[in-house]
Amino acid sequence: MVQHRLLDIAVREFSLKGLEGASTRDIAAAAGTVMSSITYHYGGKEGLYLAVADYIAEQMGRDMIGDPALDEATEPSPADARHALHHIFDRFINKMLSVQTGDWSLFIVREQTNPTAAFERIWSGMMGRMMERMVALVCIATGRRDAKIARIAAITMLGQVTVLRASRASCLKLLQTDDFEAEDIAALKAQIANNIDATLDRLSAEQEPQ
Amino acid sequence: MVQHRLLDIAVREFSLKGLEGASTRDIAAAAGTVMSSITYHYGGKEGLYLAVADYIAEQMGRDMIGDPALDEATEPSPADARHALHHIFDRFINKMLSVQTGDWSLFIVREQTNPTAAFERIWSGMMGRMMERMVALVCIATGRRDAKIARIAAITMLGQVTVLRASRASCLKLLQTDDFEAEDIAALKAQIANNIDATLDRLSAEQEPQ
DNA sequence: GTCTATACTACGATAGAC
DNA sequence: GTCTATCGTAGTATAGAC
Repeated sequence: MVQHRLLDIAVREFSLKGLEGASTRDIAAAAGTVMSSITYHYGGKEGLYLAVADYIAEQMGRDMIGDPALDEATEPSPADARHALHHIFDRFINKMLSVQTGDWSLFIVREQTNPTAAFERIWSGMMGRMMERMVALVCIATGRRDAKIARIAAITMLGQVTVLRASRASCLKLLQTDDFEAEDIAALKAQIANNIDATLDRLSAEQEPQ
Repeated sequence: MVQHRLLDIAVREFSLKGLEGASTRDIAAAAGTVMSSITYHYGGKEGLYLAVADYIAEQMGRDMIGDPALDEATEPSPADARHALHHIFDRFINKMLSVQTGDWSLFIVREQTNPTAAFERIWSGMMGRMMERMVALVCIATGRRDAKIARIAAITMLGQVTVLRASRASCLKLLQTDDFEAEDIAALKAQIANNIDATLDRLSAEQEPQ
């Protein structure tokens, strides 16, 4: 499939060089076709860029969706909600450490710091739903109704995971290694899980002001 | 100063579009000069890129260096080390939220996920020293000698701060606002400070295995 | 659907005027 | 130091052959 190959290459190119920096000729050549097929399939460079955004949103959701922990229909107990959060973050950490994620992480960060229409597509897909679900689970797990503090707590949880990608080189420097090793990953997961529990415990203990 | 104007523009352009995507003509024009002055002052596009890396390293260090908390000569008490960590992170959060940081955050993330020679320059500057100091302070604050767990803890602390930049749009979506507001910032700082304390407490309590 | 051919614009580097 | 002029290359878009 030409379109699939084009997308795979385009993800890497747009991620690394941005919309303006990437070359449609290079992308087409690397995909084994010619530039004009981009015009045909996507209407041009910008169309391909948006298609990449959708593609990334789908890729990101693929391993997250279908997870019962993310099923918004269920209303779990506080203990179940806590367990679901741990489950989500465990998957999330694996995702951040996977090599494929390296291809599109910069794409997302670019859209995070300088959003275009592509960010809305990504957020509207899996990302927004996943994050709102996280907030809901924090609320349930802590027995709090005020979502504001839950949202802030979710942000700090999120950061502990995304840093593994967004600050990958610094993390590796700190761990004095060239690639994340199994024992490092296990220690990181344990540390993050502990931090999540500590945050949930504190939010549960502090009585919600009325 | 032409060089200073060139650097200011180049930071934004290289950050957004990367080395290959940015246009020297555009940078020069925005700085009110012509492309050949980049050749004259920096030897070419690549020279300007590296100069930008140095410039960013300096900018990042400017508000961090000179901080007594970062003075590596001193050997503080555990309580002082904890206090110093809080001080560093408070400054760091302010930095991540400042508008100027938006100009070069993508530059750093790009180098984090796809390091070039520019990353070494940035790490060799303030960044590496700051992070190693953080690890040292965590060790002192927790009374632990094994730096590995301290390094992993430092990574999770770091993530809670950098997420405000690297996932800015998502954070704002979660907080349901268009820009970080004073009360959100206060709540974020409190949450992060609490998380840091909880991590330090846990590492202090768990006896170091011999 | 895929490719060739073509038109036009913009790129970085460099040489040389002032 | 700063600029103009120019070179060779590479960019996107489009029309049309097959």
